[in-house]
Amino acid sequence: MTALSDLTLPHKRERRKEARPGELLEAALDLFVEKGFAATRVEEVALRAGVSKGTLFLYFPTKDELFKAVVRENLIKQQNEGAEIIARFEGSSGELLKLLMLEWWRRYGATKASGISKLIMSEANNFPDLARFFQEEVIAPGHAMVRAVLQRGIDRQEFHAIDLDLAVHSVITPLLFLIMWKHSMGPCCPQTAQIDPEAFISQHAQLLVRGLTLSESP
Amino acid sequence: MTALSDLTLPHKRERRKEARPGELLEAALDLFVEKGFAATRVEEVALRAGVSKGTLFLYFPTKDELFKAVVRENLIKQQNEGAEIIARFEGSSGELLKLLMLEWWRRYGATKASGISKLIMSEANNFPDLARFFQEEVIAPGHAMVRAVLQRGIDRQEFHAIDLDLAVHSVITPLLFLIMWKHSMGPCCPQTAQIDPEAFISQHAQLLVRGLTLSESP
DNA sequence: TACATTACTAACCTTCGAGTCATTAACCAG
DNA sequence: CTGGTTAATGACTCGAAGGTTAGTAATGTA
Repeated sequence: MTALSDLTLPHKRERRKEARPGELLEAALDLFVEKGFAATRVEEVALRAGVSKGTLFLYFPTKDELFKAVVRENLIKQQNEGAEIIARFEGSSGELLKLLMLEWWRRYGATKASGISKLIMSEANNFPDLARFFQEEVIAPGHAMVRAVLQRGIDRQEFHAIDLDLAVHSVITPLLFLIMWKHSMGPCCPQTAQIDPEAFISQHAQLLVRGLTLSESP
Repeated sequence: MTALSDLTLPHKRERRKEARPGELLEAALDLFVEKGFAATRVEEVALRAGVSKGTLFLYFPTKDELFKAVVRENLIKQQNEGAEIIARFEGSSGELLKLLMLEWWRRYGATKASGISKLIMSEANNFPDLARFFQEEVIAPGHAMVRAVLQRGIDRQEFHAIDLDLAVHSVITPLLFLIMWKHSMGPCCPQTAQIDPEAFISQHAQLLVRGLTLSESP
């Protein structure tokens, strides 16, 4: 009961070892998406999760590792769902491609988590370690998935035997642009007309598939 | 001749009031493009320009004002050239649009200065003052220019009377994506195939103009 | 109630960067 | 050569943020 102890009144010190990591990851996702990696303060993350900064470092050794955990939690899990869709699908490769692109938007692009991709594009140059991590654990597998779908189309004699790497970019870049737009210019310039993402993706996929498909009866 | 004075050997203290601002702006452009706004240290800018940090603050009151000066020096000047092209041009609006897009790439997109646009897209959320400045002094006039060209096409009965705001975005977004790509994923992921910007712009402009043009003989 | 364990905290350390200012030296006028 | 003006410097302050740690309190066990 010293004079000092009077200064630390709200001592709601709870012990919830199981729940902490998840709560910290959620707070970190929010703030990373909102402010970027460099501009997010680990103490803010901790406070939003309802703990002190010291507690955060109890669960994640560095800010970098916190970020990597956020990526693993939100992106890599979701990629596996994509792989399952591909494995189960039975229809034409064109339909599969369109389905994948739209599902990708609904499950990822339209969610908060897509801010991570914007963040990486924005800060790749300043955090080469994180960029390499993202390249290896997210981009490369993602490319491989799209590539596999295209290869499927070629193997089944639905698609032209085009250059796969170029085609992968034709699929991916408009999706990435939508994300970039949504997370940078969107919030900043409300007066500019907003794009309807699903309509745009649908039309773009249509164009792509038509360009890829072997002409049966021209 | 104290012992201390030995530590400060290269005392080439030159007085060049006229040349400093330009040299500082050039150094600032380099570093802002290379590392982003937040990650660039004003002292680095000063050293690259061959002066001390104190000298930089002699010419630019804050880091923000330094950035604004860089934008004025490199973007706004160049926009005026675009306005002159429009004023002088005598051919069809479709040709004018394609010319503008290609010239925009050659004079801006392909240069170092285009990194400023990437920087703004990346850091807009963290520096609302700079984002608003950029919106008002660069984006709005740019949109107006494109809009004017499209309006010219409509007035001369070359183009459909489409929604101008949407069409402006159809013109601008691929160009912005090229810049984003060049300054973020480009340097980071050398293994991915590089896009040929001029070929891409040329083809995209072709598609756009065909979509815009009133059909004479279908 | 007494004690051991440990999740948690708050104060602390260190580094770094924007902006300031007293001092210094280059240049010019007479 | 001399003295006044001012461009330029670099050491300084102030605050912010990543990471550390000694100590505290919540919990389980007996």
